[in-house]
Amino acid sequence: MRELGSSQPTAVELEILRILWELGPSVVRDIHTRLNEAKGTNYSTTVKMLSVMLTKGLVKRDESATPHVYRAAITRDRAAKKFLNELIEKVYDGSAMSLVLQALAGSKASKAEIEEARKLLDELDGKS
Amino acid sequence: MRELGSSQPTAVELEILRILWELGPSVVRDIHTRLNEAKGTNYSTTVKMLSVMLTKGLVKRDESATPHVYRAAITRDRAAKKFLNELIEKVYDGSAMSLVLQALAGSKASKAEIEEARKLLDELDGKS
DNA sequence: CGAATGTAGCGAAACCTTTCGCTACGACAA
DNA sequence: TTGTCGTAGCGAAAGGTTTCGCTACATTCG
Repeated sequence: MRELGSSQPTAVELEILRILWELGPSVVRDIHTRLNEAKGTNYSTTVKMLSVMLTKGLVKRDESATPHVYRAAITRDRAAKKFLNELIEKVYDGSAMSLVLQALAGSKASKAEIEEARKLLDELDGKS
Repeated sequence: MRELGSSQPTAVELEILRILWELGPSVVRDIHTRLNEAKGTNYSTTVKMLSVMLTKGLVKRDESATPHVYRAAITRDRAAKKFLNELIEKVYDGSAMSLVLQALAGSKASKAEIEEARKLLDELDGKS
């Protein structure tokens, strides 16, 4: 028995979560439209995936409405945070600050983000 | 057909990569000893996983030696970088500097790492 | 009211990952 | 040489994910 809410989203599951994060609470039809654009899969598949994800606790749904409305059970930020921590944990057993920053080095970052980052480093510095 | 070298390591595969990163080039017996400690699986399983990973290009092996010597086909740093970029790409479609730093905020970071991070930010700042 | 259309659900096929049993082979000791 | 032991490999079972066909039910339209 897998611990509730602890299951890692698989590839398609993550794709669906992304759609939900983008669109907000949605009906299957809308989710499917997006998924289909990307993968060309069947409506049934989308319904099934959502039902699987519901079982796993990755999404929630409002059955009072017809058609049912689905929403992600976890926010984008929380998910990213969780994935990242797992990544660091699994690949490095912990601290990997420099590597992560290296990875970010190639990415676009706004002045504001960089400023925010500096503040965060100052805080970290104080604590260590 | 999956593009060569592009396959994501699965759970067990990542576990094996970690062992290889830690031990360096190793014979199956040593890899198995570690894997077995963590999971209690059979020697055959370890051999098979390595052979699968060889096919996928995740590990390389020296067959001239007996027993064969396996090594990771990608460095820990490169792997982490790749995973992280994929993570950002998949969850955010791009820049997520602040979120990533938030996630790091809880982690242990040495003075040296923080210093390194500052330098990197300075570079980024210059470019933007 | 039907007929047509959209939605929900189930079970099973197809596919991938992980596991192992069995077999074969090479090295080494008796 | 023959038996024992460690290594390599194969095929198939077991388990998980992803796909879909088929069926049933609800809603809307004529």
